[in-house]
Amino acid sequence: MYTIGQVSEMFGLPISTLRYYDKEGLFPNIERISGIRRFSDAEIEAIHVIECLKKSGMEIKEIKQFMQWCTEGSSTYPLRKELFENRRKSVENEIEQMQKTLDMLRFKCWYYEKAIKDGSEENINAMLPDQLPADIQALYNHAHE
Amino acid sequence: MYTIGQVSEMFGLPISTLRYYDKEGLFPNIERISGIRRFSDAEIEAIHVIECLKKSGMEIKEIKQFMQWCTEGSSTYPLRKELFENRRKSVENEIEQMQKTLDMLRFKCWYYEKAIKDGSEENINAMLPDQLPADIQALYNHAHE
DNA sequence: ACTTGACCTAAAGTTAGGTTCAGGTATTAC
DNA sequence: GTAATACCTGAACCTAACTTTAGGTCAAGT
Repeated sequence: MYTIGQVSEMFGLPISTLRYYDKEGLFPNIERISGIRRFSDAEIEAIHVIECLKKSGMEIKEIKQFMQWCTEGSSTYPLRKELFENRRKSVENEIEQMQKTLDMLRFKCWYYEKAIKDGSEENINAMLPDQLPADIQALYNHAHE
Repeated sequence: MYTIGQVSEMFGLPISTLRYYDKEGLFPNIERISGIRRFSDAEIEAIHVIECLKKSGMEIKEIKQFMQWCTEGSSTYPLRKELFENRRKSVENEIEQMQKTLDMLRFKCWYYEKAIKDGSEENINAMLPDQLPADIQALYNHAHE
């Protein structure tokens, strides 16, 4: 069992954020002793899940819905499973998008390295859009798809 | 040369967003004919870069700074190169974080699949935190690092 | 002439996800 | 007994990145 201050330390989250999450209904079963929140292992795991779902792009309201399902027993297992499967697909997709972004950044790193060597962008721009060295062309194409 | 409406179509960005970018200084050299914006190839490539830098987590103000450097000639090549190298590192890092998120999601997919089969979470919770099947344990550990 | 459609501006409004503030309680340390 | 700490609340505030609104220009078609 932990106080809000201890949990704040554990996760590096401000106390105000934890209280905000509670206010938004993300800890529906949290225990209180004379008004003071006691975070149990269930809430600790909930915070891991909250962080995960947030990074996956979910909004607080939707996360609240999930936490609600968790209090409703085994009948909501299929709903919860579906939620995680959708999130998984969404994150897999997002990682693919990030790879495109990364290829654009790698292309631009090459671009400016060469521009510095050449003293100008002229040579490079003469190679655009399809006369770049093969490996760089692949980055450029991927980024501009 | 394109009108704002054509560019909006090309990128799937609202016209209001393009005007907002212009107001924020993201197209420092855009041509206007009797008040109407003409987007040249330079602005088209700028939008590709803006999208990329936004996805990399940069703020509009910082992107404006970069666009400013682009108008200042070859003396700013090193600054621009450094910016892209920092962005590349940052995105590489972010992708690693996303892999952790993904492993949590994969773990939870397994969790609910098994909970549905078993009819309850009891069996699973008895395996936590370190008696899970090896492949699942790896996901769990990665996600809870 | 007049209506339609695509463009323009400045300024106000919106949203999510917090953060800060003002004022209060409860426990422990001296 | 009083002072420091750690907790509490509701309400106001904040920020980035847009979006909407209200009012206006201008060219082409009928």
